[in-house]
Amino acid sequence: MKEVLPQFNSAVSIDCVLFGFDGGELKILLIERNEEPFKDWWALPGNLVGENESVDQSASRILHELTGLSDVYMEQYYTFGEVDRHPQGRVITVAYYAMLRLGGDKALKPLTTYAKKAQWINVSELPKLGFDHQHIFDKGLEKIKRRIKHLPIAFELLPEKFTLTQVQNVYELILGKKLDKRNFRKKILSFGVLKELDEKQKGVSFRAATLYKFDKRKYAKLFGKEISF
Amino acid sequence: MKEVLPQFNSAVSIDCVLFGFDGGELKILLIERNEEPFKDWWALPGNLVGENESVDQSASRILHELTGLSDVYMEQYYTFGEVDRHPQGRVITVAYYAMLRLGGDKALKPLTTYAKKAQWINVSELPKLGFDHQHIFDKGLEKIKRRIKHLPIAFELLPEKFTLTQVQNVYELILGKKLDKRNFRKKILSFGVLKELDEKQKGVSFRAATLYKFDKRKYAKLFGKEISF
DNA sequence: AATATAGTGTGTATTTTTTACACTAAGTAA
DNA sequence: TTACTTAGTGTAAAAAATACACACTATATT
Repeated sequence: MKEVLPQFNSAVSIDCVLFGFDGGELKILLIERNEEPFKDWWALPGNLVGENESVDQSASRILHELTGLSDVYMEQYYTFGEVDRHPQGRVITVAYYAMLRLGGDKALKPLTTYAKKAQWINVSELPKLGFDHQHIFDKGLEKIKRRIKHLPIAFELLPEKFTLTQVQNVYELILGKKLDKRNFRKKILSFGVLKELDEKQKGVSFRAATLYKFDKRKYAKLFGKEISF
Repeated sequence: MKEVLPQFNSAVSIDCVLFGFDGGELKILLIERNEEPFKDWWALPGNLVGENESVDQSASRILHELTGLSDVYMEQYYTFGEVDRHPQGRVITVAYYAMLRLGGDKALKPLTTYAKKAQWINVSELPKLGFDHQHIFDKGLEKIKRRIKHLPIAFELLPEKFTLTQVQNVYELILGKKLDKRNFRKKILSFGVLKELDEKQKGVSFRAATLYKFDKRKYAKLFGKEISF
């Protein structure tokens, strides 16, 4: 590493708001801390930025360490730089969010070396969080609300094959309001990025819905034009 | 200041993209550096975050030092954290933008202690910039393009009293395209945040246009509903 | 005084998008 | 066979976006 400028020393960290969806509720990943400060409190997963990694790389590394996942759509959304946000010193934190499908093929394997445990917790039942993490979470939720209206990030939360009702559920959970079924379907299909499969839902005790796939190639072409919900 | 965490030291800086408008072209404030690295190069104004100031406070302080202005709508938009972005060490920079009316009442007085000079330069004629500042600028311009479609930040660039044509000019400059005069007026007036004054433009050698004012109180009420251009 | 000039200010018809709204079809379970 | 539960579908009305052209007015010029 190159010389550090002498004028100022501080730590930079990453905090991650990992949204997950298992078909039911919207959840986020929290850890229960095992060290002071905020020992035994719940907090967002995060860590210090390493000397030889960019903040983006650092975010990916931390996500990987916590979940075993790579190649996840992850996005920086704000940097929190209040002087007193960390009781042990000046720590400026760069916040990222990511969206993950839960309970799918590969189960998440959090390596909880810096925490007692890591757990997916319903967004509607958040415990009290350490540091300024409630604030960081709030901003993250705000961000994805705005984002989901314009970008198809909802599909990151869904399994590879999904029903239109599931897509609508995700939108309703994130936006926090009911949407009209017919209008929703009309609109989401009109973007032409969903591919209808020749396959139906299985294991349900009622009429099985048609499955769809998100077509990344078509979406890439459409990029530039913004989606709007 | 509290103890710095021992694990990691780095510097955090602020870089500002200050957009200015004087009725003609869209400009940004650049400094000509007087020190290595990038001595004699143009760069964005910026500085290190102080030990006892938040990043937001730091951004305001730097803006004030450079322009003499306070109470400017300034917004953090991205944090650039590539390992090699500063040749002298690890410096992570938090980027802010602000929008300023130029040539108005109080002239800008840049204190150029850390630069040979500071100068407003047309966005269409940018010189080569030091560090990764071209990249930071590009992202900033992208950001305000998206932002101006939903929030009335354009009025920050205009004098207190302005004509509708001036508003349209700002939109056209930032969005980089021509807009239809009748449709633009219809739309911008429909938000109900402009107040028509009993006053006309002066000193022009043609028909004088009606002056308008931006009504912050009405805008505050409207907040929540998003504007869209 | 007449004329040229340059920007101001205005309306309508068409298309597109958004919204509101309710029933039948299909499959499962008893 | 019936009851139950979710899937799946269309249309009309309202609102918003777009395309488009000319007369008005104040000044400057001759």
